[in-house]
Amino acid sequence: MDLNHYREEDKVLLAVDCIIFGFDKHHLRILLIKRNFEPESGKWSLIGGFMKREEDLDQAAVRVLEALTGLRDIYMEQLQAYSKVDRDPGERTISVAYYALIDVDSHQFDGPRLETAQWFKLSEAPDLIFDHNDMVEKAVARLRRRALKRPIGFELLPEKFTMRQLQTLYESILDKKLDKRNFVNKINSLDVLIKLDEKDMTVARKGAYLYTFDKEKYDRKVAEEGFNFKI
Amino acid sequence: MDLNHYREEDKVLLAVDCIIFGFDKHHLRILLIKRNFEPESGKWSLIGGFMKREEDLDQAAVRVLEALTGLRDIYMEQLQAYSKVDRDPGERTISVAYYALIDVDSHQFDGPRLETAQWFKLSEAPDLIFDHNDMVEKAVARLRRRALKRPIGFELLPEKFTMRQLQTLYESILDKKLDKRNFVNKINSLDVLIKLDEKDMTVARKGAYLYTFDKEKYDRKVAEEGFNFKI
DNA sequence: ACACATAAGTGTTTTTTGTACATTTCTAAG
DNA sequence: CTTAGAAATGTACAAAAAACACTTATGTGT
Repeated sequence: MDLNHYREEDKVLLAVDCIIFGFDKHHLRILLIKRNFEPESGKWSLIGGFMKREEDLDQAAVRVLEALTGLRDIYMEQLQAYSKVDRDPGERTISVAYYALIDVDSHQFDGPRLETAQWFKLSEAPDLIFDHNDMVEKAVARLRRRALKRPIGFELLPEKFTMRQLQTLYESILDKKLDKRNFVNKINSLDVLIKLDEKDMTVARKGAYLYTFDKEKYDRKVAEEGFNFKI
Repeated sequence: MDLNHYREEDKVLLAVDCIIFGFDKHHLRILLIKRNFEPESGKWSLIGGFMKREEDLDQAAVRVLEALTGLRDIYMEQLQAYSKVDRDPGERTISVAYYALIDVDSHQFDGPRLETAQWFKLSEAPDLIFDHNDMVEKAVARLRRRALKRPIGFELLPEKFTMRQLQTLYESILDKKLDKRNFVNKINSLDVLIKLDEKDMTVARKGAYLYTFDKEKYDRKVAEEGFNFKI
């Protein structure tokens, strides 16, 4: 913030682009949309839109996501701004990337452009327009760092889940195999899961116990500033 | 990026604000400037200015910093965008925060507004305008996280420095005392410093060995993805 | 009804990393 | 030549991470 007068001629368009990560019990996925307008019509892109004068960027991200997919009450977090002069061939546009984590199966699309939005496995995602590939790469790095600091899963898993699913989630995020016993020991030592009496009988003859997050305990621990989740 | 037409009415002013951290061999400091224009004239603020149409945000940050302080060739990194609707009472402005690390003693100010820029101890910094306090808080958190991941010091220390100075730097960043022997052991185990034959005789009768970073080794190690600098 | 296939569930040992801690060395100054 | 003051240095203990393999439960198929 400086310069003695606020000049009209240097105003620019501000957009938000959302990297929506999803987990479907097997794979980490990303939500993309096929553009049906120029420029770059027909190509895949992140979900995005322009910020309006009367809202801030966080609000714009929430609004845009709901408008295009029907997804609501999704927690989103800002990544960073992308501002290369020629990033959008249509007009000078600065875009601020947001990312979010959701459980694929418990969120239904019903946005107006539903037919064009699609979940891709992260490893099989198509090439994206503009600098969206960079945004995704950055978001993946952030997700990875974050997964090592806190037990994610609140957002990416359904209410009830098996230990195996949580491990698979971590394996997809970190893109490496983890040892089952060490993983379970680590998770249990964190003491933020509740083991239910219920079993998921679809995954094995024996069945697998279901767990939920103990949100209260979790919040208390985060507040007490003690979480290190190195796996 | 969406919507079928790029609308004129939703353009906004884009600013950059720079959190410049400095180290003067004793304290971690932050560079602030006294505003001499409205709004909020006379109050302290971060160094900032507007992005121009023909540059990107990174370039704007570099330009603004040099224009106001004469500081050049400073590596800066984007933090995030601040976009509250009423954050700047003058006009709707979105600001993107940048932060940088420099060695206070080896950088001279000679910008046109030199007289108004001033280094503050981080702990004694005055209240800042707008949302600049938030920006600083966020930048400190980032600096702290970063210090735990990589040996900073390249940027915050002079070419040659003593082990004690490096430790003091870490102590100011992390805001806690560290054990001298453990610190030295840790640093040495990283194997990225070169111990010179030279001593700094000003710090003790005995003198203290000077070190430099072995940038090549450092870069190689970072590339090989192996650094964890928990202290 | 019994054997089989399949994934779940579970502990211990070894290795690595972090932490706590005290004495000796060097040299300029008096 | 004594002294003051910061630099330099290593070891033992504790905690955390990593490596590692067998048993259990139950639905399915014969």
